[in-house]
Amino acid sequence: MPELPEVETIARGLANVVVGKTIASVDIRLPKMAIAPPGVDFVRALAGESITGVSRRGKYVVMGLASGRKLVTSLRMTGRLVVQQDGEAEYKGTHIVFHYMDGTRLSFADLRTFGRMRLVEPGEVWDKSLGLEPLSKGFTPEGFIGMLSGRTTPIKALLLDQQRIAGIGNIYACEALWDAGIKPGRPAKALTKPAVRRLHRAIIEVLTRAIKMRGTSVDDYVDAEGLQGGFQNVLAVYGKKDEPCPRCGKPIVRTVLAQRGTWWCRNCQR
DNA sequence: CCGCCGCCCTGCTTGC
DNA sequence: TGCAAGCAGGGCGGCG
Repeated sequence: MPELPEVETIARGLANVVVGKTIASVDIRLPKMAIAPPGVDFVRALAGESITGVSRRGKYVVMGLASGRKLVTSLRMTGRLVVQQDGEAEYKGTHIVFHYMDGTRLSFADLRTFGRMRLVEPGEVWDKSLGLEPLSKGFTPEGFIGMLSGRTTPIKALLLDQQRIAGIGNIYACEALWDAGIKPGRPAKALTKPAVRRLHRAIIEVLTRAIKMRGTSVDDYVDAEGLQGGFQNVLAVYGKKDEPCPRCGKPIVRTVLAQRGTWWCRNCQR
């Protein structure tokens, strides 16, 4: 499931390949996956557009277009955004295809069909419900302490809340909490200031390391070239039920928290 | 404002 | 061995 490091890797890969290309045509096989503003036709609006840049916000891939519009993609769990040559085999569950003038194509495939592509008008604010970027200067230890203060919600649930911090999903929430030695179910307000500082550092460290390793491929994730990431090889706890904790050797447990599988070490996360 | 819950969906796992 | 139920989960809307 693409989280911040995976989406960042996809966006960087796309930036290298599709910037400057012009869309010849768009093929939509599953209409619900393509959303346009009222009165705008997705296919007609995009034909003839060229890509001016690709970036990331939270878990969204943002493609800038020459008209000033943006194409914002949410990959959810099983979405893939891959550049292919014409003639190359399609991925199963390919629902939207952008054909470029040069014969390459960008495919949006998603087995579970939870993903969405949204066309955004120039100047339209589409991300007002998204919180801080954890790798930006705005994410400070002091701000994080303030974000947690007085909150009874489990710290892991807070990490997953995109309205507070944007981009952390289940994998990196589990890994950052392990790294900081904090129990996932601990109420946010019950963390000591040193613990909040450790968690702040762990979030930045884990996300940065995962980007360097081009993301985590535990099930469907591939980058813009269709290649797997490498962080699945260095995970400490995610998906590691009954395996020894890399820090203390005690078995990793799996519990359910905020309706999500949660892997952690009962011995060294407190 | 806050927190919780159900829904969307398909493929894999589990259990009889 | 075969089949169906159960489970997985990010974002969003509804509800209290």
